[in-house]
Amino acid sequence: MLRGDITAAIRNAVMNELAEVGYGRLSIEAVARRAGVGKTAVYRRWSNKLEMVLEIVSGVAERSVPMPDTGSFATDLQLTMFIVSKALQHRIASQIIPDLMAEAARNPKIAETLHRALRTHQTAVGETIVGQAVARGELPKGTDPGIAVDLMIGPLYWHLAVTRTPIDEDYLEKMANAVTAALKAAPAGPPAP
Amino acid sequence: MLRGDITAAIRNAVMNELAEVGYGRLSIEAVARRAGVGKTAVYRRWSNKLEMVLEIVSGVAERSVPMPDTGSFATDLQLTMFIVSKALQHRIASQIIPDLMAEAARNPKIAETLHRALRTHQTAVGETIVGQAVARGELPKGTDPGIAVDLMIGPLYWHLAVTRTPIDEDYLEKMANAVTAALKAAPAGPPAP
DNA sequence: TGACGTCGAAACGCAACCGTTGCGTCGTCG
DNA sequence: CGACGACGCAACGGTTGCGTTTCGACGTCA
Repeated sequence: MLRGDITAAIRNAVMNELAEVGYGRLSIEAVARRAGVGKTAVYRRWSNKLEMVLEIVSGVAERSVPMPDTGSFATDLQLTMFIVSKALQHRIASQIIPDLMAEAARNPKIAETLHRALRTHQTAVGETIVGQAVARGELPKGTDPGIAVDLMIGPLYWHLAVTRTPIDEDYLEKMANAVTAALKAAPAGPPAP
Repeated sequence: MLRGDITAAIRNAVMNELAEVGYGRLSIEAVARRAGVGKTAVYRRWSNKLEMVLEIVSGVAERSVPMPDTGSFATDLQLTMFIVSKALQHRIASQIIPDLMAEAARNPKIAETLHRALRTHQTAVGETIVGQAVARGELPKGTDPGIAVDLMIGPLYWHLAVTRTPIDEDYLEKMANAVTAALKAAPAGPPAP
């Protein structure tokens, strides 16, 4: 039962509608309209706007992120930042992600789903890379993985999702170098002048 | 004409409503209800939801940010990060800012207003601090102000507005040290092993 | 061939909000 | 005192979306 092509059309419509109008203004009527489908077909699959969005979005988010292990922290880092920057510049993702982030601030279910996706698929990558680098002796032993992740992802997210200006290879390289330098100096006190 | 206390009540209601339900679901009826005011009073002041929100929000954002000049980049930086972190942990601001950021991605007027506020009141601070530090010789001459701002604000924004876990003094100090180290090493190529 | 279940379309009653209007009250200015 | 204007309140007609229901068409399996 439940034709697969129709389910796919709805999933697709939800993602696009989400990107265009955001979660707050997303309506099931509009989704059905966009998918070329009756409302009946939607309600037969999900009972809620919330349930529908969560299921579809986390389905997409589950598509795994490659875990780099090139043998060098610098290249691991640059590769990771490259992947994240690609994701954050994706036409649909770049609209949906900040929107759901904001929505998560007031809807616990969204927060939970989003943070799980984030943790398993982004933060974990960062923590692994840092762990490998520490094991290799490239980073000091006490390196704080939390700060490391913030340093790796924060500037990218800020630049791409907030100020929304595109970045080039040069930017990525400079930033990766800066982050590497930051982490190598991390556990020390105030840097010597 | 136009009683000031009522205008203030509406402004206040808009900020709170914005924090609770977000721009997308904000309704003028709810604002008036919350302010204890007739819809008439609202429409007499602004003609649009958009116009109203923009005027009120940019009014709030205009409250200027202090420009630190302590004579040392490290303290300037830490002070700035402290201020930004306070702002991003404010109950209302922490809800409204990400919401409007997301909304800006699809509404050019919001984007314009928000980016102007951002540029004049945050980015400018960062660029000034970096400029001073370069003039003092604390940072290398070619230091890229754009990257510097991303490094200073990005991790804070990511941590506070996205992952939404609180931070302490220790975190701030570690992060400030890391950022300083990053910027001192910035214009160089791949760091020596 | 017939039974079953999904499909699109359309309509249902209900609720919320839009932006506007008319009404009667109240405070202020002249 | 009288005119004026902002105020609240309530109602307007119109739109949009909710979640449900009914209908006939179609496809699939037995």
